[in-house]
Amino acid sequence: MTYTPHILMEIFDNLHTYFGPMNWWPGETPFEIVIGAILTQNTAWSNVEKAICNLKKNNLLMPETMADLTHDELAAIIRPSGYYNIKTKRIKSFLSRLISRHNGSLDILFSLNKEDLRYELLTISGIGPETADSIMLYAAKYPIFVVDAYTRRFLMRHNLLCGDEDYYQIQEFFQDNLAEDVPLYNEFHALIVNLGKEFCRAKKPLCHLCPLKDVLNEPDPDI
DNA sequence: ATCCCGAGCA
DNA sequence: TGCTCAGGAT
Repeated sequence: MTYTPHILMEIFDNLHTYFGPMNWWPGETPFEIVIGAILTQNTAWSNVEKAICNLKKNNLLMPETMADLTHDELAAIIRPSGYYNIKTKRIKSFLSRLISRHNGSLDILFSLNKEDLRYELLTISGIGPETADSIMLYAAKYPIFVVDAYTRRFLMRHNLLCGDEDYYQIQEFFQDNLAEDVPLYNEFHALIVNLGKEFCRAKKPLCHLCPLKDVLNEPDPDI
C-alpha cells in the first residue's frame, strides 16, 4: 500500500485541532489503568467508570486485596461494566500472574523491556493484543501504538489499508511513520476512537462533516 | 462464528 | 425494543 508522506501527522493535526486534547487516563495510577483496560473490552467507558468507582469506594484498587476476593464478590463489584463473569476471570488471571511472577508489583512487571513485557501480557488469558498494548502505552508508558476496530475502519475508508493486514502490520504502519512519542500515541489513539464514534461510524458515516474530509490518500496506482 | 452482559440512547 | 460499546477465548 502506498501513501502520501506525512499523511498520518496531517490526520493527527486535523483530529487534534477538531477534538482538542482527549486526556485519556490522566494522572491515574498504573494499576487503575490496567484494571480499566480489561474492564473496557468491548464496553462503553461510561459503564467502566461505574465499576472503577465501586472498586475505589471499597478500597480494592490494590493487587493483593483484589486477589483475595472470591469470584462472586469481585463479579458483583464490577458488574456495571458488563461481561462481569469473564472479566472477573481475566482480572484474576492477571493478578495471579502479577503476584506469582512479579511479587505483586507493577514496577517490577513494567521493568521488563518492550518485547518481554508484550509477551508476558499476551500469555495471560484474557489479555489480547489491544489490551496488552493499552497497558503498555497508557500504564507502562512505552511508545506502542494501540490498534482497534476504529483504527482499521478509518484507515480502510481513507485507502490506507487493503483489508487483509493483521494487527501488527497496522501497528507497524503507525510506528514506522511517526516519531516514537508516548504522548503522541496516547492522544492519537484516543482521537481515532472519538472519530470512529462521531463520524467514521460503521453505519451511516458522516463523511461530509468529517474533520478528515480533506485528508485523503490517493488510490494505489500499482493495482 | 458465537458467546459473554449491563447501560445508554434512537 | 433494538443496537452499540476503549475485545478475547472457544
